[in-house]
Amino acid sequence: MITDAILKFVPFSPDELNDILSHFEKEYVQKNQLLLKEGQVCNKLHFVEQGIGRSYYLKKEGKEVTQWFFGDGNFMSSVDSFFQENPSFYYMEILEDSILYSITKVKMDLLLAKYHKMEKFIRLLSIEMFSKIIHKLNAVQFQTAKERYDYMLTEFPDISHRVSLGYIASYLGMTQETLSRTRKND
Amino acid sequence: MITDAILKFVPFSPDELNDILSHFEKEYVQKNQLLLKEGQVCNKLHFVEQGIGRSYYLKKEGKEVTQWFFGDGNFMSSVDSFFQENPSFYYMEILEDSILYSITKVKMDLLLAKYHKMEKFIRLLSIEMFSKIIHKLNAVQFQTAKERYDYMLTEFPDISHRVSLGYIASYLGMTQETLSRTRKND
DNA sequence: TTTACTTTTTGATATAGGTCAAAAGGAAAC
DNA sequence: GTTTCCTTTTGACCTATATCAAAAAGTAAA
Repeated sequence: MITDAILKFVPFSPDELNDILSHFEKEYVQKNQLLLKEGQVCNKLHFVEQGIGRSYYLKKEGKEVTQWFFGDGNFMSSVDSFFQENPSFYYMEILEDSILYSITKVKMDLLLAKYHKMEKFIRLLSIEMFSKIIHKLNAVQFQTAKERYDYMLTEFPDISHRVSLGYIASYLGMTQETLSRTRKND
Repeated sequence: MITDAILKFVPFSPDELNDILSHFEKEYVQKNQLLLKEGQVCNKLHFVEQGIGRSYYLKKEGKEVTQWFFGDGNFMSSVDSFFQENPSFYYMEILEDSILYSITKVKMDLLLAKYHKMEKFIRLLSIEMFSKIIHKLNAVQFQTAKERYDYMLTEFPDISHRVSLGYIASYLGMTQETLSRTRKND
């Protein structure tokens, strides 16, 4: 599955692909485990082979705000922390027992330097994430609670029923109560 | 100035840099001119040597919503349209008489294929934009009108006084009236 | 310097969604 | 099958911001 996720962007040869995959490590991570805390520099990029993760941050009052969900078949990381080596603004958490393929920053840098095509792959991946974030921004900034929930259903069709209401509500920028009421009236 | 903006990310040699710059074209664009309409595929990436641009879209009711401002020293494009060759969701407009350096998609692809470091440059540029968008998202999603305006002042210190109130208000996801009142009470 | 046009401010009122509190429903633990 | 704990729903009330409308200020054109 990670193979498809990579080849979708760039046609690596079988040899190249094997080399790349050999830099990833398979990890079994349990529910509720933190991959990263706020303030740490994120030194791994993960691929969610199976499971769900999320990134979130804490508001001053201590409330958690979900920033993104990462379902099966997606790369998961605190992207700007990973690539720019800044302290992460986010926590990264696994929400279901999951299988990940993870690569360290050091190994990623080796691959980026070794393969021109690897740079291209990461460029295209970054641009795809960029698109998705913009899509969310437009949904969240100008739409009603109902429309925001509809956006959620299309962006994360599978995830919407696997994570708790509170996480989704904060992802969409509304309270749990509002989401509950919104859902009820269809 | 475009030189600095490129070297900031990747240390190209003088020869490489000259080659790259030779693919850009200097353009003088007048106030209120559109660089791109919604639905078109964006086939240019611009660098704002001097001036201001913005991207915006129309809501169903026809209201303009500013999506981003591009001030001096920044690259300007409907990024996902340019790189993924999708129809753009946005209009791109110049707000002041401006000087741009522009490169076509075809030429950009040549450079990306020719130089490994060019891929790296665009990757880093993409990630930087990604970071900025996330920053906006956090500001817009959970902050009060006052806090959003403060975010604007830090993200675009120079621009805040050069563009009309209505553009800024829609950028921040509030009405013009609210922004006017917010500004007044400091 | 008057006229016309655009942008910003001010005022009055309406509303979506927030807040606080408690009840109901589910899932796991004993 | 209770008990405990956590999540979701419901209810009553409140507030920030939207909306609608008009006045004021600013800018450009004649």
